[in-house]
Amino acid sequence: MVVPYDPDMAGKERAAREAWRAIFDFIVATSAERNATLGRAGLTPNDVRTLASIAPIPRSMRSLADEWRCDASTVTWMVDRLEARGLAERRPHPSDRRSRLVALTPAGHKLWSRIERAAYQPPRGLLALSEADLQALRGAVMNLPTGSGRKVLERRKVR
Amino acid sequence: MVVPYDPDMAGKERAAREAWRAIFDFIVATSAERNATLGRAGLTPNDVRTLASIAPIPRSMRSLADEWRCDASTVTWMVDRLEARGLAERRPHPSDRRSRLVALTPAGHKLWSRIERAAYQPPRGLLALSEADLQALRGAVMNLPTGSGRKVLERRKVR
DNA sequence: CAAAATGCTTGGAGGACTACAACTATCGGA
DNA sequence: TCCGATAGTTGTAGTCCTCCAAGCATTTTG
Repeated sequence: MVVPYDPDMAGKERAAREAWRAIFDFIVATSAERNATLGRAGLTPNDVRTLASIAPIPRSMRSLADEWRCDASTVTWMVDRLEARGLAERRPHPSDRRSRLVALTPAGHKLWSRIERAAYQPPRGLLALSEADLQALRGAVMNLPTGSGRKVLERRKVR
Repeated sequence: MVVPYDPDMAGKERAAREAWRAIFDFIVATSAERNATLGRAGLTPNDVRTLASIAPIPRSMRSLADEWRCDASTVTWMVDRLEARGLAERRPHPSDRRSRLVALTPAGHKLWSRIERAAYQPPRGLLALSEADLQALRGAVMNLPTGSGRKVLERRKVR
């Protein structure tokens, strides 16, 4: 099998790498501030993650534990926090009485919509790209497997 | 003052918003896996942040506390962790004997270069963009003020 | 030089996770 | 119907931060 030589490839990979790094650094650099803002609103990062997970549609505890790959008791703890603040509530599952559906309360929906607006605010400089570029960018990132070189550190002993 | 009507603007802002959301969601969705991988290597997210901060050049404890806006004793705690694992070390400050410079050890440099390679691996789909687009994207994100609507949640009481 | 400020560490306390084991209530299949 | 799996909770324990108060060494300031 012949690997075709593409003189553009090296430069392009480099460009992709640098662009991604810029994005990543931007997000990391602003995450502390973002978390601080949310913290001032009394929300931990985990609270926000939970809100995000149940905002589109009520979810069972089990499905949350699966998504986050954590123990079921951890989900109990996290949902308890939101419930104590009146942002989420447990509802009976329509067909399985063992299960509970976790849903946002009206207050939860209201808060989440505010958070979402704030969190997804793009950096203004993104408007420097053309609309076509932006759509291409979106398409490039969406629906992708992670591909984040997840094996690189794999063989490390935990000591 | 007249605000000029730009028929493209609405669509473009929308495109920027959606592209950014796709990127953000991608990073959030992969962050758990990233943290898990690092965790298997015995590193907490804070460990990684510390490594990143001192990798380019040794830093004083004070400058780290300022950057992270945390108590000085928190920095002591975080540097202690890395030092115990042989990844960082405290060195005397050349001109101020109160101060200490925190630097990576050779083992720390080695580990950091591996982490950096893994963490900054761009999603493969990014190669769908042209090199010019990628450079424009990088330029758009770099050197920007955060602009992340940080006032939206500001007036919330912490209770 | 004495006093105030600065850099850092230590001790103590508390919050936010996080998992494991044990237990209850249901569900589902043989 | 009986029994093994499943959903969720509670209790317990341990880690990772995080700050505050106090204290030491050194530097800077009046």
